[in-house]
Amino acid sequence: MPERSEAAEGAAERPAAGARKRDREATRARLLECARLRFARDGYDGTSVRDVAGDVGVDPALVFRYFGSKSGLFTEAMTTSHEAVPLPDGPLEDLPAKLMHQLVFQDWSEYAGEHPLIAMLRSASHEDTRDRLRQQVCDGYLGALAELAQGNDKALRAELFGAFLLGVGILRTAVGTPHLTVATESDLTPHLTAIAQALFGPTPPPAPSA
Amino acid sequence: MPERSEAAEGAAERPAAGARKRDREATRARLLECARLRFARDGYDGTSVRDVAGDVGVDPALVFRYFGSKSGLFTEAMTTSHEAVPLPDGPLEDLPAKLMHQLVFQDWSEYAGEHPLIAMLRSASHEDTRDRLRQQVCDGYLGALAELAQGNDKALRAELFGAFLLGVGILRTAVGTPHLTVATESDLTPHLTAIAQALFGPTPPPAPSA
DNA sequence: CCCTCAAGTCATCGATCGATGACTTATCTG
DNA sequence: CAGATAAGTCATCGATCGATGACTTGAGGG
Repeated sequence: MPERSEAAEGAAERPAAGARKRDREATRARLLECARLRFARDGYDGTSVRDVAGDVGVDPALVFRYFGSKSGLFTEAMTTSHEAVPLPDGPLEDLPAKLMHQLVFQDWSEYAGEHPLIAMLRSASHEDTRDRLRQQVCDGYLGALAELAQGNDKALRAELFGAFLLGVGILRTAVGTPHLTVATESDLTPHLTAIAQALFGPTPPPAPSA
Repeated sequence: MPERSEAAEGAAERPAAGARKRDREATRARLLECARLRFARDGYDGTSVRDVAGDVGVDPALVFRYFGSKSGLFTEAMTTSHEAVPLPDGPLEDLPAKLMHQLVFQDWSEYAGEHPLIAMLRSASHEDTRDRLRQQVCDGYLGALAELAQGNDKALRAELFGAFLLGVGILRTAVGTPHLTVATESDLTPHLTAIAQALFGPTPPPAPSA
């Protein structure tokens, strides 16, 4: 049983055929790219420095020269990536559908086919990952979602909707539930709309204190 | 940074003060109990056989004598446990609330404070875990939830509700979202009811084909 | 052309992990 | 009490991992 797959090549392992042979920045970038894929697919514990270096075709010691430690490689691979995952813009009421689209149908092939935040859950054993996850989820997504709601518990309702999106992603990828895995976007959209309506819509559930 | 905590004692490490000193079945049971806690809290990769044996106060070699391998210990620790997690019974319409109660408020101290299915996600790197998770989720929970719905996509809607519950559990424990973590059951119940109504209720969302 | 400096490599260390087999000791029975 | 059987221990192996420091090689400038 191959606990650690070896077939992660095919992306960033060749020197672009016209560039310099020994290019520090290019090698760094290739290491980060392969590390991103490995960490997303196999998690922090399941990825070894030798794996990443092997993908790039470089000596493992070079990773420590460039990033100090495995943890440094992980941190940099995670930070340099998420600047490229902006929140969807446009009308506020389209946010749920756009978030679902981003979660499910965007091309996350650089992250083993999953949204970076979901892929990061595979590395939850790493100390900094939970903090980074919580900060990114709260500051980024939940803040925008809370603007959809009104009332005193709008933040809680935003978190509940985030929980729904997160659960969909996990059931599709980590668990592999049958119907959700093969569902298309148009299969999910009406139910998503209904849930968004139930949480943020004009007919909130009877609050127990009003 | 203690990647591996050592303070997991306090539960099953003493021989009950009146029983036999060398009791195979009792030692086996204590090993399984401590293994359950370790695997739930630290995941499969983050738990070593030496850890579990140390919790019980026994030599690591004994684990292999009893369970053959670390994977065998994991499998048995997971199977012997879930027979004790029955589906809630009673009227069908109370199922969502009861599932939420089981997920959030039941005492799962033997599983690091989380529902076993959520704790098992920490060991998703182990090969058999995903299969066992999918099977247990589908055969157990989703089947019962699907009876709540009507229409051709009732199974999909059941999975969506399961995704919601799963996401709530993960946000509460693994991510640690602020409002959801401190929410009480009565805080969550109205929103849960609203979502269950949106997915299973008498006013289904406008199906795109009818 | 060759010298230099940086990019990249090699050899290796120390720790940890799963696993094995020979050994020791406690408990039960006659 | 003595012997047998099973519960538990000890010593150790081979593999892997993160990490370090000395070494080699390639590219660019004088």
